[in-house]
Amino acid sequence: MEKHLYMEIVRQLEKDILSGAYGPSDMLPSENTLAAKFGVSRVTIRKSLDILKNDGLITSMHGKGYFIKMPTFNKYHLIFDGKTGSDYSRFQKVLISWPSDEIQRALGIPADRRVVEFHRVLERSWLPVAYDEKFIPYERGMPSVEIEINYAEFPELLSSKFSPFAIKTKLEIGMSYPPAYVANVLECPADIPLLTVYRYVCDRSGNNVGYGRQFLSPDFGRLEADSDYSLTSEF
Amino acid sequence: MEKHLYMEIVRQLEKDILSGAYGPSDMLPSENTLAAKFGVSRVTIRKSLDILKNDGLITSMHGKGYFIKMPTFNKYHLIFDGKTGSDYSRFQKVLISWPSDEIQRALGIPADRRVVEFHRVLERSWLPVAYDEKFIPYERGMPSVEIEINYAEFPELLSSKFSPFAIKTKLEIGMSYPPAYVANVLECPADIPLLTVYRYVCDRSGNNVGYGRQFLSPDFGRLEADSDYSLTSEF
DNA sequence: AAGTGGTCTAGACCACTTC
DNA sequence: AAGTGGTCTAGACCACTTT
Repeated sequence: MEKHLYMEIVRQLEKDILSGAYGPSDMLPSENTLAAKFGVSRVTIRKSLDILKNDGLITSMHGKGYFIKMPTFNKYHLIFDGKTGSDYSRFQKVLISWPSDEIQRALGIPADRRVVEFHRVLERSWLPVAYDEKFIPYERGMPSVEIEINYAEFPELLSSKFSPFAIKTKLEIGMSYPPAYVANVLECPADIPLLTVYRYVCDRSGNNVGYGRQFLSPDFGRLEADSDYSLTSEF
Repeated sequence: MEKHLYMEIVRQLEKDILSGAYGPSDMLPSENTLAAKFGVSRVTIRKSLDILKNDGLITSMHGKGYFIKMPTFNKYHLIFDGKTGSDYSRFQKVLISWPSDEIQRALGIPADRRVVEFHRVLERSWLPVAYDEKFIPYERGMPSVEIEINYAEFPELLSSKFSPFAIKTKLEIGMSYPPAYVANVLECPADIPLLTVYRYVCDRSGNNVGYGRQFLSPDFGRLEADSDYSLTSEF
């Protein structure tokens, strides 16, 4: 037995929908009908329907009614925080350098604008599983790298400069040949491509303010993503 | 100017939060305070706060108040429908076969349980970019493959058997060496690993009822995922 | 005109937290 | 005890869709 009326109703409707009692794209009873049926106010029914709507089980159309929504199965949730799959991360080096073509494109900067590079090695059980590189445009008056080393996470690196809410990130997943120094550290041959995760950090205007590359060794394993279609398990 | 009061309030609070007016993990004014300030009922304020909560900008704690929530940047949205990155898909072959070790594990079936394989090639501008394989346990009385060929999508393949709501899918992204027939079709060398997407389809009890593998050629490009942190653009 | 969802109000009561 | 969010009600009015 649920504690709250609206949750009781959510569970009941959910059950009906999942059992297939309503065919795909069928219409549900109206708010007033449901309110009468469950003996609650219309407000409570709306709260229940809102939850089902957020969960993606139904949609509503103004003036028409509520309809069963077919799940799509093409949206996935991926967790990736730059440390995923590792239990220890060790700084390799930090340097200020001239940007390669790739970095110039990724950050949208000219060739004569220097960048700060942060290199890190991720390990799992003392085994190197990934090599992580971050690049941000260098500016005079940047906090000393010695300080940053101790904290440095990607968006956090930037949040001294940008409000963390003003930042968006994008991932790209592909394969690429590791540079020699990466192959060395990961103990992989340099002529076999590695699973590679690219991260772009943008401000809200769309300017790229940070770029990251992470080479995953075969030992890393696979990235996992779950279908975004989930039932109301909580509250 | 927004049309509705609650949206007006969402925008205002959003602006305050994004501009950094409230420090991280600061407390917002109480519902009653906000209701008085905006001159609306408490119900309306709650609706606005609910939206911000769903957007991940704030959390609420019973008896305490509403608090600013720092964005995490480790959750991403990935769109993958099995056709992503291609504009044309062509059936290669359909067959009933004995499962390999990999397939047996993935589907949780014994070696003497046959499976149906669906092979497909995805093309973009007449260039093969991916090779897609799906495996589902074979059963007597299965709809004739000739029929299925025309529709076959992955979850759709199964929805004749399971209520579409009773299905969950999981993705894994890794790399693997393509079998010879895949390398052939994709015109790739067989001794260089390819970006590979694995898909598991499970029923709600956790039993695997379908398994898929998709080999992506270098021409495919990269998979893209966006940080899950988004502002209220709609409702 | 009648039925549907969408917005909004005013007020009651409860549960939790703080002082 | 006072303040906070959480649940719930009854009823008004509006906008959209169907007949």
